[in-house]
Amino acid sequence: MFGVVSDLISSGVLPEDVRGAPVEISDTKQPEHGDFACNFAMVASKKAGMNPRQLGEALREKILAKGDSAVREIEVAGPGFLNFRLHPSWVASFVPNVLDKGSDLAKSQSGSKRINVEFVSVNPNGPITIGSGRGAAYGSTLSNVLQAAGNVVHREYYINDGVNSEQMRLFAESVKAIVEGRPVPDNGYKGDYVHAVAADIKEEASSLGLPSLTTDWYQQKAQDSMLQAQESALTAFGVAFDTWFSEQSLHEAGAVSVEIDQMIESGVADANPVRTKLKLAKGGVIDEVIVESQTGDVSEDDDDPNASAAQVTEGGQPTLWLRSTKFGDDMDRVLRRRDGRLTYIASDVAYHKDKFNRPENADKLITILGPDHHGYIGRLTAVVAAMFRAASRAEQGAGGGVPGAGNASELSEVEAKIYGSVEERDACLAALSEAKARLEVQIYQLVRFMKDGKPAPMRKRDGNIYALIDLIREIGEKVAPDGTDEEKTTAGRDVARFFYLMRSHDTTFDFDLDLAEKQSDDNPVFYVQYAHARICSVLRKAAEAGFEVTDSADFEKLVHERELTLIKKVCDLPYEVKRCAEDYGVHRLTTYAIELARTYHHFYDACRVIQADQPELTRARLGLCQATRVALKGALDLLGISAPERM
RNA sequence: GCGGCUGUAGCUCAGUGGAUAGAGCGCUUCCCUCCGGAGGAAGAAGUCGGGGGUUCGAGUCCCUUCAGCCGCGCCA
Repeated sequence: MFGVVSDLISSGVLPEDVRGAPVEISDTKQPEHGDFACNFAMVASKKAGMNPRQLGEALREKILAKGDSAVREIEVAGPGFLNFRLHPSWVASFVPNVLDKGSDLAKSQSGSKRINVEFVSVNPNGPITIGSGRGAAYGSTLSNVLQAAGNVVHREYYINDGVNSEQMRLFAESVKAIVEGRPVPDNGYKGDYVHAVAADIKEEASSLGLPSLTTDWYQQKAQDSMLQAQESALTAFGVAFDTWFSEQSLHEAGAVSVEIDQMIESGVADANPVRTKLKLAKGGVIDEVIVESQTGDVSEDDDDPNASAAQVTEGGQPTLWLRSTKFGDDMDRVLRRRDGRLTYIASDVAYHKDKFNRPENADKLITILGPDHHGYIGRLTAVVAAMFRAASRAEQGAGGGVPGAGNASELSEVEAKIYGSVEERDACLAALSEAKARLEVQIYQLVRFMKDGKPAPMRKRDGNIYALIDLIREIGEKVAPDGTDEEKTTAGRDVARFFYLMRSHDTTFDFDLDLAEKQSDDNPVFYVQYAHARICSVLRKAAEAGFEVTDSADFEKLVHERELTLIKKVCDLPYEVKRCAEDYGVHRLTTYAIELARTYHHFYDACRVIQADQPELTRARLGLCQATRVALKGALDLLGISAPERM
């Protein structure tokens, strides 16, 4: 196509202008539009100074004159589409290619980055919930897809085990109370799983002597126990991590205090008793800069007098602020509280530095967070930007900014309040743009679980949490009632993953438990898996009849419309994967799997595979069956769903 | 107030700026001498929330408006 356009330009039929017009070849929706369509004539008609159909005619003749073996026919249709019809033999020649590639079919070399994908990362004070299940399914599949697209992928789980965390403290105290036979504190953790954790460590506690054990000891033990439960639930769900990274290890290694010193030194953090807040108008435009004084009573307009009283009485040292408003955040954030304890943001700075600076040296970080964290994007980006800013300051010495940033524009009134100087502004904005380029935060949206047509509660009144492992077990029990425990887990995992991945991660959706628990054709998971099992059955049957699958059959025998449609669908897999890797929309793989299964069923219905009196046709169709199996299994593998040979 | 998500067939939802907007469920019919019927074929069903704009062309991109769900701590 490019060649043809280029020829026409050289020969003076088309003006030079046309060279810039994009050439797009797309799949057609309707068979009468041929196999592929090209819209070039319409896109370029203005520049060419010809009407689209005229231009299309010219292109058509030129292409046909080239005598490409793939093209059988071209017609100019509609407003100016070029509809290409391909030779069936050319289409059929892809079958042996697919057979050669085998399990590599889904792979491509479109990406070449080193990517760190962090996902799930829930606190070690509770089980993986069905809400986090979406992040687990999404993160693991996205990782698979990015890897298939040619990237080196590192899967990571961040353990929020900072000893200063209030939540972890409370969790430890709750467990301690249970072990000691006392009632748990009013605001403590009360679910069954807390008792399970207590039971898990009780023996060791008793042997060490209860009175000697501190809350610290309980925190460590309770957390270990919980982590183990989380890991086993994730394993059952088909999710594995390369690294389980401990927040506390950063504190112990002194990395956090190093970062804090560096931030103070470079001026992105300080203890001035003010807090900058930005009032934003539509579109993120800064409307007003508010600098609040933080001296004396922290009284703001707080409705809760106890809370502010507590803050005042605990006051020991001035609050340390991260001036995150310099990096696009809408308010400054606390790094170190009045009582001296560090916030999670402090460790996040050190954590992100670590991710970038490890030997494996990630080019890009992807962090997958739940819907309750979307306000965290700005904060996290600011944290990384501050980290870059502090690091560049440290390297270049004091005054190191970005020399020759080229932006000599003066400070606006708003900028003056935030940055104070042109140099500071430019350096901070440069750091921010680097942070945006290298950190990508993906938020998945809320899942609502529907049972009997009504929303199922995520958290029960007795303090129990609807855990992912329970979801897997419940579905497995319904869908594989006669299976072994392992079969039930696999079935539950397959169904749950498929359902989580059916919709874009970026959109809220209802998880239909009633449908998920149906062991019938209504359930899309089984529809897809059944297609795979059916192919395997045909292949078994063929083997019994003495047929072998080879890549040297006479594939030109494949001329039926449904055979050709199936071949094209099979060949789509690597392109689907590539697209998913580009826009992270991995839900398309479930749609693809359903469509591929359907296309196979169509073929199966119209084209009998095993026919003793037509051995050549049989061998060709067996090859196509095997190719379909390769694509189906390829898609299911990426989704983390099993491809059963029998059902 | 600010931000995120959503609005497409009776229901649940697909949909790469392309031609007559597609599936599944449900509804009305039909196909088992059969390699697995957990399958297939046909039909009815739509002002793509409303209004502007961008362009050869908009469900898709931009603006605006209406409706719904969710989130905005010195918790993580």
